[in-house]
Amino acid sequence: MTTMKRIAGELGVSITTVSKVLNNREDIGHATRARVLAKVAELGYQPNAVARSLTLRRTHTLGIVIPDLMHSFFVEIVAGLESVASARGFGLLLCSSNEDPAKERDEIELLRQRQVDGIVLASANASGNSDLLQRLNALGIGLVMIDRDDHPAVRCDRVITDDEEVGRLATSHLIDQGCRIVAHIAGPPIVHAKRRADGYRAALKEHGVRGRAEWIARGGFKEADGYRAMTRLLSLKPRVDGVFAANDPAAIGAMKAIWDAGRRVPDDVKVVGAGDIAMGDLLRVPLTTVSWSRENQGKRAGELIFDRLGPDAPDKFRRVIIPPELVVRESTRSR
Amino acid sequence: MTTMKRIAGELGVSITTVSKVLNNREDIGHATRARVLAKVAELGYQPNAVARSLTLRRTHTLGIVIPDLMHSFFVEIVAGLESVASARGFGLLLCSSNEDPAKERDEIELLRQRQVDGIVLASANASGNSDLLQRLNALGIGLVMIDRDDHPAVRCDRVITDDEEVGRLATSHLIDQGCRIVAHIAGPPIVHAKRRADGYRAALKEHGVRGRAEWIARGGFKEADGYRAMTRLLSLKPRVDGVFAANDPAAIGAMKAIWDAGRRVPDDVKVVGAGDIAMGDLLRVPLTTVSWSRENQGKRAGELIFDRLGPDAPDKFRRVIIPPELVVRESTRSR
DNA sequence: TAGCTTGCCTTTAACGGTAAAGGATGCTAT
DNA sequence: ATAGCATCCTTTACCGTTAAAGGCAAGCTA
Repeated sequence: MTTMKRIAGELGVSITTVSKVLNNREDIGHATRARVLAKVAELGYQPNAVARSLTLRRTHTLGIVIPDLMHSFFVEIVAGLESVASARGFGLLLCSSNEDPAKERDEIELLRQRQVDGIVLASANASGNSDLLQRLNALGIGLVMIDRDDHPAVRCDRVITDDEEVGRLATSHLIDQGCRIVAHIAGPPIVHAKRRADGYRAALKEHGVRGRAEWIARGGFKEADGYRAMTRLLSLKPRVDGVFAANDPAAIGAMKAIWDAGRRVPDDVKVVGAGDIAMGDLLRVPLTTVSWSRENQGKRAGELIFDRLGPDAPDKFRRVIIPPELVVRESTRSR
Repeated sequence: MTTMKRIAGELGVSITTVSKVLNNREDIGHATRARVLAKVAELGYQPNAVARSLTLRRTHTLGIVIPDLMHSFFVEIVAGLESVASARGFGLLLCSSNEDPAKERDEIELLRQRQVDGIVLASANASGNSDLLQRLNALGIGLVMIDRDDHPAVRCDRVITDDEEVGRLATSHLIDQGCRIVAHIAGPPIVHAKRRADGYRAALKEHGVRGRAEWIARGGFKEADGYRAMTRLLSLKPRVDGVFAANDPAAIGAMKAIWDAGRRVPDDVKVVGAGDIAMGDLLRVPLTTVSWSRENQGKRAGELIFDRLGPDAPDKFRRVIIPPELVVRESTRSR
């Protein structure tokens, strides 16, 4: 291994001198500097980042904890974060919690022990770990939570999506396409899903379109949930001609239910999802959806952390809201 | 920050004593051990992994370099590696090279500077970086290459897929399903693709089925490549009734070409792909494909590294071959 | 010509931990 | 008594780097 010690030894200078050359300090003479640089090149010296981290108390590494690597959703966030981290010469420690709060805890501890400079938490987990998270602050470790608007006790930056706007965009679009009996397949009882339902109701109101309680079907985030909910909605009179499902898998389930009932998408019923799962446009009937850039979420999360690591760290914690946008496809085409 | 120094100070013992307790050494008295552990719990001490790495010369961290985070293929490898790494308390530094050899080089240097214990390279890049890779060995950094059978100069463990078997399985299946004019949409001129073509030819021979040069269409790995190649194949007489495309995107392109030509899958032409891209079964006609477990690839890669890090490291470098298997879906159903 | 600057390099200490060798104490065996 | 030994803890050194303070000679000032 080539260390600064070896370079210093071979040149007969002190280790500090070598260090100064490599850090571009001004108080090293022209000749010495050149000799050191030549030796550095000759031996192919590479600094030891571990030792560096120890003295500088900065590892130039970020950590990210996601619930599931198999879900493209989170991977895209990782990709966004990776790009900003890498651009700044930061490494990225990746942890997957497998939706398990206990493992999430372990992962956070691992990141903390490794002295990462910041942690991005893209967790879907219930709280429980807020004590841990709070301590990060005191340790000078930046924390950004993605899509978590709860944990109010944890003071940190956040990147969130505007779920109400998601519901509003989807519903308005259905109305614009001529739907008048617009139903909603609600998600599970979590904030995300509730806000989307709020947006649905708001849009109906704004457009002066009638809404009825029975047009909101309790569903879930899975395909089967969407199928069941839609099956119930299809039995209603007057006939539902537009559905906004709380997410894409549910919307896909809804479409299947519609077909199984012998009806057509979009001719008889128009369908909008949310979340834009990968390949959503390879479906039998490509699905209109409301989506937002997850890569951007990751990027913004990284930027928030870097702001906090820099010299002029903001004193307040910020909330970055990623605007959703409508992706129109076949499932809402009007004749 | 709570350090061993602080614990030692508050208890009036030496730092070494604390260290020994935490490392379960035998030469610490019962009473002292208890006092130390109590203080550790009281102050919520967590060891500083950076300092630990510096003395132990082990970071308990693996690095992985992949070409593209947006491709589920590589993400699954990452997931496999993450699971074994995490199970052993290892961290995982994730790097994406964006298919750029220069960036790949940078990423490898980053990992090396950070003193990772091992690197998994799931690269699609042309060589060029073999000098760098070779030096890793000397530094005691384990290296595993995934799906790279070239770089023969680089001595390291490898995890590879049996591409010839991929071609053989796909082609045999088409023949079993009754196809007699079996075409192949070849990939780009890289080893992978060539071996798959070899397997295609071998299977034809083994089954005594006729093959003709014009039934091998030069294509590529993208959907558009498959579309173009298939368009050409469709003009041949006698009519092609089965196609093995070098990978799934090309197969999807081929299916689109078939439909655009007014023909049906699988009734008129059966199609097999390779690689099993995520959501492959959500297609209009679910695609039969030959696939292998990428998660397993990642896992095996991790195991190879851990073997090498352990006390009884194998003296030879190993090649682990992941066997492919056929995933039968709609696109090759026979009446 | 003593004293001050300036330029250039070195010494020392520190980051937080581990390993190896070195005491001090009390007990056992002769 | 006393060497020998086990037990338990401390001292010292080191991992590879940076920061702060220190030293020294040459040149300049008064």
